[in-house]
Amino acid sequence: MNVSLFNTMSRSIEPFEPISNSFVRMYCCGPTVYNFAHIGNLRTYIFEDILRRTLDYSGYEVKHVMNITDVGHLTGDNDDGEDKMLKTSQETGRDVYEIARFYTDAFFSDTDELHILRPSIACKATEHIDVMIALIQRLEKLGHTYFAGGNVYFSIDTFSDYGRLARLNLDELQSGARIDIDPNKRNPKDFVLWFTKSKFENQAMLWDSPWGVGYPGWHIECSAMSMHYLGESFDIHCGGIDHIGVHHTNEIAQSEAATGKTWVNYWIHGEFLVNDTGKMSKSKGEFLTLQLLKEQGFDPMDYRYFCIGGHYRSQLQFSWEALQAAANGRKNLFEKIASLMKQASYAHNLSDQAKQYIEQFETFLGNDLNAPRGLAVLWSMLRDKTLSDSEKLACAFQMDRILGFNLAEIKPIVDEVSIPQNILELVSQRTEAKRNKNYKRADELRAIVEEAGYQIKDTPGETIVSRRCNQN
RNA sequence: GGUGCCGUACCCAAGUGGUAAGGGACAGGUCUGCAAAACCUCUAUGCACCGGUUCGAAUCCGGUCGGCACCUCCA
Repeated sequence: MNVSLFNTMSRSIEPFEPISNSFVRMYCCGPTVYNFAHIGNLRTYIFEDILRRTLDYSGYEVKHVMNITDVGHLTGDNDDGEDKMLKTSQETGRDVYEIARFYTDAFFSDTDELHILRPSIACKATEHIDVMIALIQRLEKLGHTYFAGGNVYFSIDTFSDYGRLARLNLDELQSGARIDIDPNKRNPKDFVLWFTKSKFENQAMLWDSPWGVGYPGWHIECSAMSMHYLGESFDIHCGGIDHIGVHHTNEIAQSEAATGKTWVNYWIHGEFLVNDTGKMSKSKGEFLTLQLLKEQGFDPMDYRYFCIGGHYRSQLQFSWEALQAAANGRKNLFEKIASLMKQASYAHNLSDQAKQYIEQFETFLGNDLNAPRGLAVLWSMLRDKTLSDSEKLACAFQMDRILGFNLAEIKPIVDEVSIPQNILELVSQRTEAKRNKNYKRADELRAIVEEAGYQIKDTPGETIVSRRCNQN
């Protein structure tokens, strides 16, 4: 299977060719663990998971590295920003490391529930301060830095290619249009590599460095850790679309200034989840979490299905109505698979027709991860009358290696054991009434059962009771 | 102020020159004592609007209106 990906650097879809033949080195920007991930954040990790699985499926061995940003970052280069880790710490009275651990665990709990494969390496910023310092020293030796006002800055004017990823026009860019410019900077786009000044007393996260006690700047961790684990040049770097202009632009500058080599070959960015008020943002205060979706009766797979229904480079419009539509679709899919599992065995040899569906699926996914089309192929395949049930199952399981619903784990039989005894009693009374053709009584009993939240289905053989709700 | 993206049915959404994928919802049908489920069928002569290029445009070009994002930590 061939894979092509939209590379932000070239703004075009390029055939994917890793540096090493069958080995892919991929770095994904991870979470800042001062709060829960919201569903917009999670959308990006789902897209990255589809990418990861597509590469796995295509036969590549993928080394997937993700950072955990457990260092607090200021909201600006000036000293008037706020450190979010510290802020959360002060608000809750908990130790910053404890907070980081808590939200890291929460993050992986969410991603596990969404069937997002864990990275090969998840590296914490606080455990790689020495690697960051070494990189800053390297930049310093090469003359890319200056020291001013207590901070070490990267000088973008020493790096000729600055802004290529974002296609920044430095002459026309109005830095400081929305924020005051740090007076220590020689160029408004310069950024801090190492802070030694902080207005915060009780700054909990401080490390010794050649420039004094302090903490690293925002961008250095990704450069330092990615090169530490993946080498000075690697294949893929992904993240949210918001990172193009600043974070990734600065990462490229400091990485390539240090090594003199192309750092990353493919830049892949995921678009935002938006709702009627615009993008979801932690700083806006209120935001939706996976936990909240679950409390509303949704299954994590409903959200995965919802995300897969849209292309990763398009904004996705969230609404409860849209999520409910996805939940219905996902439930129908799972029930379809469950019924196939009940009747069919797993086919090992696929017919030509079945193979065609697989090929279509692979073509779509290989073409810049067109997962919505992949999902459409899955549905067409399931509704194709010329395929046997066992072939359908085999096809679905194969596609699921990328879609990641874990279809093989669906339980073929609805949870009859969890139906309370009194409900089962009512159902058997109704069956008895039906046998006596007392339909009035039977309908009354059904109404009672439905009132209690259960659903009755009469099949030719037996009467099936199941929970009546929008979750599986 | 600068830059980029988008506007497709009731909802979500795919589709970048060859005659509108898919899912959900709705409606009809088969089945059923009736339901439910399942299965089948149906839903945009039209893709924000106006003009242009072309044999042919949702797709390319120009303009208008509307929405979103980035330029501040944020996926």
